[in-house]
Amino acid sequence: MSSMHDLSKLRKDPDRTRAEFSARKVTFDLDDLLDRDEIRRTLIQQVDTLKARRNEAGKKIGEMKKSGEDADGIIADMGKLGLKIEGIDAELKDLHAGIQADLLGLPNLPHKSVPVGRDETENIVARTWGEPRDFDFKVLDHVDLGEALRIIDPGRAAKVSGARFPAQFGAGAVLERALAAFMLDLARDEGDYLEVLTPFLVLPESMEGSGQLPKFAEEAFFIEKDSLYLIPTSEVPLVNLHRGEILGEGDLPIRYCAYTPCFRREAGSYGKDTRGIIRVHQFTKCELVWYTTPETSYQALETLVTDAERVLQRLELPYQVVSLCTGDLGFAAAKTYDVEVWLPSQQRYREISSCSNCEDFQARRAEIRYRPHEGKKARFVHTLNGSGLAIGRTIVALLENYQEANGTVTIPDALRPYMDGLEKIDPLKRPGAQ
RNA sequence: GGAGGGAUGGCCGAGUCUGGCUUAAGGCGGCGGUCUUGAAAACCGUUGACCGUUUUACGCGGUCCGAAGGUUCGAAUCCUUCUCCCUCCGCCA
Repeated sequence: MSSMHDLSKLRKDPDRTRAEFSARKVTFDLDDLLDRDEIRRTLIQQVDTLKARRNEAGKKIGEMKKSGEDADGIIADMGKLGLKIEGIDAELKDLHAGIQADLLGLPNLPHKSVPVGRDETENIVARTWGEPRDFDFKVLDHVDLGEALRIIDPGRAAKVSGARFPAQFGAGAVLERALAAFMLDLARDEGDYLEVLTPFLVLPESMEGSGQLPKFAEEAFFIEKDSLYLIPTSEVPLVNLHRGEILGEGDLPIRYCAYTPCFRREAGSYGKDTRGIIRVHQFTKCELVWYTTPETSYQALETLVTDAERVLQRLELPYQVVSLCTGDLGFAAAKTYDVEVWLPSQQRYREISSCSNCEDFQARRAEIRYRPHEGKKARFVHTLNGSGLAIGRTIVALLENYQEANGTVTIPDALRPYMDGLEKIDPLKRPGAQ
């Protein structure tokens, strides 16, 4: 059984381990953990010795029985030995389960290149692209625009499903599928990603493998009757596709893209982004996932961000790329770049993609390894994921950045082939829209 | 949902009735070698994962036959529960 973290590494340099976890704002008793590991290893030595003796005796008993000798004495001895082994094994099992449970709750450690900081205010802007447009009229936000055009209808969505759900009509709905096709084509043609249709409901072990469980159970929708989770991101199925496998080095890198719905409870975000479709329980996303060797994963991360940026460049939407600081890093990530798109109504950049290198963190949990060409011992792969992009937020950005003084919205050139050549969105006539 | 069959190493597959001779046969694939101008074929050899050995080792020991329990001195093999897959029937986009 492999550990979530490499315990031998943690124990080799406890001071450094402590420092790295505290940079991530995690406090836990490392000494206690290492103590229990120490006891565990001592017990393993003891019980293995006893088992060796048992195996030896087992062979002897077989031979004695075959030759008709009386083996009752040795059998009685082995009975006692068996009980002892059973006892130590039980103790070991508890110890191991406890250690694993603790390890499962610990986040990944940050890469050396990650800026040290407490929270999102200390993230570093890596680069910006494009110029926010100058408007000579008062800009509307995506909700006012969408409602005036009658393509977005939060009220009716709430009637059907409660707060924080989307309902889009006409061009508002077409935009969704146009963007999905546009992003998937781009990923395939210019990023060499293989498109995957994944399950949208997953087993608990899949959620654990990619790091959503056990810590973030509150964030996910769970179907109790069948013990299945609704995916909060397609990263979950894409990473678990190869759970428990040993891949060939020749298979790497594996690049997958998938367009899926994502479901999030948004527990604890009451009062945040309550307007419109920026933060909803259900949204869709084109997700990009890589499996790489450890040697190439940071180069892959740069490529992955570039793949996400390309979508915004083609749509001609201004954005910036920020490197998250240690305090803002997600649970599974060793390093993350967020891509943030300009929203005129808020006069600031908002997250539209998050690209992370999880190194071997998910691979350890999901036991995904590969066999290197040189030296044949299997090693853990590195996994990376990034949105390319979140589609709801792309729609928000398009509406706001491409709005005109008369309330219509221009469709960017790159998207027109996916919308039957539509050049601009005019107000939609539909029943009940007055 | 009903009835039946199955799950063994990277893959195929024997072993399960009759527990110890399994250190899981055999084949395929992979790797190394012989032969060859080179390759193929043939032949020879080799071939997993994990844990421990707080000196990372070609050594030694342990664990692993879908999962979890149980019986036993001893379980791939016997018992119980569960999961998944296959076939047929029913239902269904």
